[in-house]
Amino acid sequence: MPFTQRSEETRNAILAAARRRFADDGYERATIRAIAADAGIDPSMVMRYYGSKEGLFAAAVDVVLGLPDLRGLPAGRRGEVLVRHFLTLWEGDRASGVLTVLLRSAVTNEAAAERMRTIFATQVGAVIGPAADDGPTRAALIASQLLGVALCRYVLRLPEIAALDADALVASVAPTVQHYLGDPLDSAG
Amino acid sequence: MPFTQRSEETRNAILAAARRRFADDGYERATIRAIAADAGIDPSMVMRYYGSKEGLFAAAVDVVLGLPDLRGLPAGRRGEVLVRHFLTLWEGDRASGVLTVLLRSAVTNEAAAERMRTIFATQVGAVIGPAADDGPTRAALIASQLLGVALCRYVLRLPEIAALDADALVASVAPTVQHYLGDPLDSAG
DNA sequence: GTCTATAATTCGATAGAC
DNA sequence: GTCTATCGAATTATAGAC
Repeated sequence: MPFTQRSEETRNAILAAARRRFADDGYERATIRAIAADAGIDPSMVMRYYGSKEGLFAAAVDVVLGLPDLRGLPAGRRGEVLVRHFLTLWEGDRASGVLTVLLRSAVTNEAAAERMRTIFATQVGAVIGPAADDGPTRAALIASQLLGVALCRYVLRLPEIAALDADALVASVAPTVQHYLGDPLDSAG
Repeated sequence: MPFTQRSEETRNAILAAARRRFADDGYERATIRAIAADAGIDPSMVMRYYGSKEGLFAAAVDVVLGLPDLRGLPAGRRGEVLVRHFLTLWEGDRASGVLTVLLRSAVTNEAAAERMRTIFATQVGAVIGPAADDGPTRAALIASQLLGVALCRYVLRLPEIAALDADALVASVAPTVQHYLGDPLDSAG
């Protein structure tokens, strides 16, 4: 173990505070001073542990989506499962705020954008399995709808999207994802 | 006319430079100094004309979407028309960059987010016409897909979405919008 | 109407005591 | 391992000459 227990606690406190600040204020506005104050330690400790603001950011957004493998599921339910899992990830994100950090900063920070591209290319591309030539395109269309929902619901807080309960949102968006997976759709809404 | 011709030109040069900088760098990173340099004038002129950085930003994102009225169209083609118009707006945005500014800064700036909410609530809500109780929800779902596309294509530059030509993108996304408008879908892709 | 000069902050990062 | 003190740079915004 390269760190003492005390320093490990401090590192975690810094990371938690950093995610909140980066999520609430964005990369530029979030200051090391404010993060350190939230964590109850000195600003210089942040530099000591993470070297720079960029290093701290990279550590804060180091996350894996953990999407479910859809290949074992009935073809007709994959859209619903994928959307529900995605929404559950975001609903549970309030504690850490990692996803919000990532999306929010990917918009103004090229390094974060690259990380976002990689995550969705590998994660979403993988869960839909080896497909035809247009597999990557289908995965990207799914990403566009899911990211659009996350953007409207958790970042822009568009009232009509933010007010929907998770079940209703899943019911509304799942057919679209199912459609991008290759299926025609039958029900409106 | 409250402004001389010379000052009018300067104001326009400032606005054009501001939109580029805000779009490229985001609100926080875009500096008045850089904007003034791009416009070929002194930084103090920006303050003189727009009072503050926030005032300049408000002027830069003062835009109307100008979406088409769908009510006169055949019901089955509304999705396609709406998506194509939306994409055309964004493709033509390179000159001014207003839309990119708005989306990019709405993610980290609450004032811009409020403006974005208002624009989509009034514009998108209006073009789909007076509908049933779930009209606003449908409009918001459409917004989530359209904004998701704009996010992936013009901001995150997700390769599979950014590489598609406009026609292919319209063909892929129009069925989803048509679906949110109330229609079932028949074709995959 | 345009510019120079600068005030007043604030930030990331460093040096070093304990 | 934690903190004090501070440097150097960059920013918004202001005051005033021309």
